[in-house]
Amino acid sequence: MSEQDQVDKYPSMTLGDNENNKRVVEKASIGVQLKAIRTENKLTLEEASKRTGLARSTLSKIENEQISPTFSVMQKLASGLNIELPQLFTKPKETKVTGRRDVTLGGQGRPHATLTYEHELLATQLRNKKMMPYKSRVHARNFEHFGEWVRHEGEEFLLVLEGEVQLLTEFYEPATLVVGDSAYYDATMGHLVISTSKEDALILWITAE
Amino acid sequence: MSEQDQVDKYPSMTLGDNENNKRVVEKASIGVQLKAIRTENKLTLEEASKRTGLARSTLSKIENEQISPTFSVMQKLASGLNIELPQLFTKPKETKVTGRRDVTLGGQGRPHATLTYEHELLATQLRNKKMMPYKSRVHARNFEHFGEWVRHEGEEFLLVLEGEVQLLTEFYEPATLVVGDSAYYDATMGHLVISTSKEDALILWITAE
DNA sequence: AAAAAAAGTTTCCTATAGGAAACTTTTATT
DNA sequence: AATAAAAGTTTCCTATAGGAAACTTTTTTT
Repeated sequence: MSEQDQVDKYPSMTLGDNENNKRVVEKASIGVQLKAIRTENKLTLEEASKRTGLARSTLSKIENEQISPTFSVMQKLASGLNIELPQLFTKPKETKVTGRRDVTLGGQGRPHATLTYEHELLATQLRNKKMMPYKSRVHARNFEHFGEWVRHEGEEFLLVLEGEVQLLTEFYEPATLVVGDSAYYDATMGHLVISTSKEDALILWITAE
Repeated sequence: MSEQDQVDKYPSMTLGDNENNKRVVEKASIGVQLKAIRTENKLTLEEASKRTGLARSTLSKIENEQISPTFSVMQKLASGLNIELPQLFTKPKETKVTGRRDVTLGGQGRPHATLTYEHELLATQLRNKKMMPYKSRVHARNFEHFGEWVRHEGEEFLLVLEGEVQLLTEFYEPATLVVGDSAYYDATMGHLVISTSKEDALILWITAE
């Protein structure tokens, strides 16, 4: 990897002291969490020890932050106490804000068909591109093609620029996508995008074979 | 995406109709996950070592399941590689089966933050994609990397989602791009995007090799 | 094709996690 | 309040994680 690559994708680290870095790494309180879980379940160290197969002393030390448990110990804790592993270091009330989502579909497939959206091809000056980008305006509530799967070779990525759409696919549940949402799928799997808002939707589409 | 990949990557998709489905869902393991994350981000052990503050050898041993990392090490991995901790042991692809269909919902991506850019990888659940899509927040008027060209294999497409940027390239005149504008170029040519508005800019980027 | 450089693995050693048991503190019982 | 029992902590030792450097493998350059 060249220096330039460093700059683009993985520049030298700016650990923590970067105020623009929104992702704050929480101070590690696996001990506090563990103790909370254990006491909430009214378990003594001895009982917890039996369930997890870990020594009483080990549990005590973990709870008092005297040691940092190994992953294998964390797994024993989770399975023994019947909790999900992340609960050991995640505050229970904490809700994750995911304004924008990223939906990925996987699939298998076959042949092909077409649609009557308004397509605007991008980067038309370049020939033999690896990727084919275009914008599509999807007319509101036009279900003309409902039931006709679109299929073609290659993989496809889409991002919703305006409006709200439903991504229907051959093998998966329909997914509702709003502005900022994206999807990536094997285009040989039957797929179809319809607008579910009152306004037209605008989609960026990119295909690669 | 080869047929083989299909079988490997979407075992739950085959739903019994694929006799070639030899893979049984493997259990989550930190080593495999870590290696996937590192290689997906095109980092060497040395680079990952610098970011996490962990020894190259330690990373190697973790990836090869020779040791079970302590929680404190896991935290260093997460913060150094800018991922959420559970990503280290959660298989990216989470499927839920509803009837005969199978939906894959995406997670939060793997953002990389620096003074200048914040990257959010998209469609991280799928490995061996032809395209690598990600969103980047380009911080306003931060010229930290001015003068250092970015270069890498493949072709690149970008679309401005928010703000206004300048696309600087090695062989062409600088181009000012506003919301909705896009560009397509050979990424081996030196290139660089800087924000020219007072607000941050948001860019959708897609790379294909 | 050989040499050099880079990436990855293994070795060897030190630091620390984890278990058994001794010790201390808390709670229950009289 | 004294005593006993239970719960929790600390000690001490062994097993294993983590780091520095040697070594091997892979990739790049000449």
